[in-house]
Amino acid sequence: MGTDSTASVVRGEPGVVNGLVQVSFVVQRLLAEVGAPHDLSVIQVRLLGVLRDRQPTMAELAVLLQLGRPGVSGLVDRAEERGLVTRVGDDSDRRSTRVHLTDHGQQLASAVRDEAARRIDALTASLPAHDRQHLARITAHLQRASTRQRHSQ
Amino acid sequence: MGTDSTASVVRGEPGVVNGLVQVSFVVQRLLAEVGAPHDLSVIQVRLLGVLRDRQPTMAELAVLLQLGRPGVSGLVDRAEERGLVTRVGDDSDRRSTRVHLTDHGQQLASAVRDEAARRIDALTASLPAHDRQHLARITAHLQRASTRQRHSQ
DNA sequence: TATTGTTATACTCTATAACTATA
DNA sequence: TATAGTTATAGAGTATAACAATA
Repeated sequence: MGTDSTASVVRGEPGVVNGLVQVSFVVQRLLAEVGAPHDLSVIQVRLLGVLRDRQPTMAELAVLLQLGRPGVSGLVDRAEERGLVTRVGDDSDRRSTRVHLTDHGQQLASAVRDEAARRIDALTASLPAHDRQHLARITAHLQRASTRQRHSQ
Repeated sequence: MGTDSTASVVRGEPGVVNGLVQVSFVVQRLLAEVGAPHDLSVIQVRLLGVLRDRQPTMAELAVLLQLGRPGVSGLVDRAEERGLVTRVGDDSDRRSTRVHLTDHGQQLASAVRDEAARRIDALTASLPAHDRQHLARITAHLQRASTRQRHSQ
């Protein structure tokens, strides 16, 4: 098929492409399943994860979550209605609003993070320790490559 | 922090957990960026990918895409309105409808797939060939582990 | 003027329940 | 009765444009 002749010019290791795509769907589904019992979508799980060690402004959240600002407003609205986060005015710039986890939000964020870690560890449990270490190095490399591409385009 | 004491009991290699989660977001964003110029969401990209070598019924699509049947109806509706797919009645069971790519859909599916492959190859280009092969094997292993867990729970 | 955040609007995605047609 | 698919409904997520308040 015409596709393969094109692809063969471009591709290094075909298994890597399909592998990374399929694994990304596996991990996303896992995150959805971890969030679901708590009525959290993947993006809400991600919000809680980001807020565990930061109190960003709405604009910073938009960058961190790769979301438009209206999207962040709605996301934080719904989390605030559930008592997971609070909006705190920034004194140094009165246009800005910082988002904090509440105590309840902290607890939920930790529970979800621990459960996700358990599930992913279960996925990698049958890998030899050597492969897990290798995978940790490779994923770190891919993240750096992604950041580099984003900054250079 | 209390979280770490819990985690240390459970975890093998912490870098793997964060690495897989972050890389899944990188790949999903990449798929969104590849689809966007063609007005395709990630789930629509996935639909085209699934249909490249299959003509499944709506029910089979629901399983393949991990979506409810009403979700599949809407998804196929929108793809059909754009002329990417067609619904074909199944003669052997007249309740069933099979979904086919149109010629235009085939072309778009191939273009999107090639572009995604290029982008992912760019991400892995700076890995030694040895690491890419290793990654291909590990991702295949993770997919099998995921399928196994799904079937045994 | 530029930036922060919100509101308004519209569309896609996703889930549940109710319905029709076929088996 | 059970299954395949659709429609109805509702809510969440995401994008663009217009707006208010602050810088």
